[in-house]
Amino acid sequence: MSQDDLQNQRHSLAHILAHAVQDIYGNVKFGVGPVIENGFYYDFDLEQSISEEDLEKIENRMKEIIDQDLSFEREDLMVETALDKVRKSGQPYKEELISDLAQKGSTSPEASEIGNQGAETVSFYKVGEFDDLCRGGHVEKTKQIGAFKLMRVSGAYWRGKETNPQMQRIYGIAFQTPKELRQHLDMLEEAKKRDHRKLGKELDLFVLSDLVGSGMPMFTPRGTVLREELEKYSNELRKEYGFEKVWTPHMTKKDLYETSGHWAKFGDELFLVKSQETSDELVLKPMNCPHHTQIYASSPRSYRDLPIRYLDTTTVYRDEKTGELGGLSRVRSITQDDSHVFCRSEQIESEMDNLLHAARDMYATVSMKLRVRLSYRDNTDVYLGSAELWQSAQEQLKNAVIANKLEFFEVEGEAAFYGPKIDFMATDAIGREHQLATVQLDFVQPDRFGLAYTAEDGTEKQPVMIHNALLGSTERFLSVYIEHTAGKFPIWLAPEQVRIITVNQEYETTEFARSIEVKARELGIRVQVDNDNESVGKKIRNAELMKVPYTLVIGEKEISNGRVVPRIRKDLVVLSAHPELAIEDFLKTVANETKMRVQKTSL
RNA sequence: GCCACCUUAGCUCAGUUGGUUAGAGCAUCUGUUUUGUAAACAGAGGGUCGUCGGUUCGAAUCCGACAGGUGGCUCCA
Repeated sequence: MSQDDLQNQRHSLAHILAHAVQDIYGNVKFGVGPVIENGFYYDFDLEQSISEEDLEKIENRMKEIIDQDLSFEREDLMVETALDKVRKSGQPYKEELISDLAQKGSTSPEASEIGNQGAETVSFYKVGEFDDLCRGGHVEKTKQIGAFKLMRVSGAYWRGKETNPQMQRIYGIAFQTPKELRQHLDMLEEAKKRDHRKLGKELDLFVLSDLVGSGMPMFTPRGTVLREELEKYSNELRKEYGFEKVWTPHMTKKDLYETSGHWAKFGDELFLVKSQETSDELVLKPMNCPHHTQIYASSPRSYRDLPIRYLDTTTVYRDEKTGELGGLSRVRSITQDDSHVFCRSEQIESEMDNLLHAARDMYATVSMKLRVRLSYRDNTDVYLGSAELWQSAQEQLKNAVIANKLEFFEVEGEAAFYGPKIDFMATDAIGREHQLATVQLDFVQPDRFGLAYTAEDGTEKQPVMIHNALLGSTERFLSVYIEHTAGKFPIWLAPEQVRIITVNQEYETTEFARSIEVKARELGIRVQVDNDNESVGKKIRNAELMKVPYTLVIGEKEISNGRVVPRIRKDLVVLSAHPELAIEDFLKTVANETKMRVQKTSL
């Protein structure tokens, strides 16, 4: 069976779903029912609300329809006839769709969204007693349909517009065989097990409090280690290329964003702060670039000074809609590993090369596969900056990507209005792709802030700005990374790298364990002693549950010969035999593995 | 913000059709035990069942509002 067959099956299932809903609820107004990744959905407008409990009933009705092995019959109607038909059957949404399809050269954005305008006929598909406007691509007989399952219901605005009525959307997934369906469900199950919110609690990484508010996670000591190690690495990668750390305050007058243009664009996402002492109206910063322009602008710059590279890992605040908040992936306090380069336009390529190199290193170290999307301008006139500048910048981006041997694809019309960009797509351990790092060129802010440098010939020229974040946001990166690793962090990131377990609570044992702890701390190793009055088995289990990379059990034997056989978390192991080694050597190895940011143990 | 669902001990969850003092495991604390690579034994403490209001002789259970959470609200016949 081909990919088309699967598409047709999914399409047919949407149709049958509509049929089943009609049968069960009567009086339904139908919206659209497209095929989506892994399945399909259909939007309905009906009196009573459908809840997830009703899905089984609907699913059973769908199975009954399929078991009748009905045929899909196509009927082409002239637009006028079709309009008449849907009016009679009381289907206002279908009527709207047909009108849009028929409209010629319409300037309404909605009509052009639909695409093939100016149609003279439209098609209907009939299965059993149920007849629906449909572009087609159906199976011939319902029994050709494979495995499916209705997943959930949700609200969805008619044509995605908040001002339109809200409809009820039913989602389903569909595959050729029950086995593939099973596999997909297993994948979802696995994703649930790895859910960063669940692991964040189990591994004691971050917490939320109703008193602090939603979308504002706090990090425990363990979680803070993760954040700081990642941020430190992200900064190190760029310091190699001459980036310097700067610091900017978290509040600013809103004038800064009026000048940058962000006020007009993001006004309702900004948190306002009122001064009780003065009449100042301040905002919490939602991004750092405007601040950085002011550091750049603080003194006259020569072409010899460029590129100037600023690094600023800091938290910004955005007022997201409450319904869009969740875990660490959507928050209101967002920490960015932000950087900005101010350079001459001919320096773009070498700067890009540095940043791509840094990104490649970063994602190799966290073992995620990377590919990039190059987003260019198209021929419309919404873009600011000269066409020559765009042309040259886009070429330089591409050259740098090719030089770095990155897998890439190009998309026209996806650029921001202020410049072309590169988005990095990282694939996690269960095959999901996430957009994390970005590099964006910016021709607009240098202009708005009147940034300049003196060129060789003594004239004033405008620098180009390059925005870059390697992690993207620390919170979002962590949400992805926790799920990617399922909480089994590599040695260099593990909040607790070594756990020392005592066999008993006798003085000698405790003192010996403490002495190892002290030595480990001196080497910068994150270590904990478990001296609880519990069985060794229990203490081993606790260390395993916290996914600690190395566990040492300390008893008489270790005290007498000063050697250990470390217990190593299974995913870190390459060799099957583990040698006994001197405690000093073990600690040195761990310190070195941390420094080298290795993925596996050498023990 | 909108739609659906959820909220019982620190955590994970039971709790029949509304019916007396709301349960379990883990965790915590106290004893006993001094333990050798994934859970020793015993006992104790811990909940105004998310909050507020309503219905009822009686509410964890039914209704409403609010708060917090989960899945969606981008996929265009």
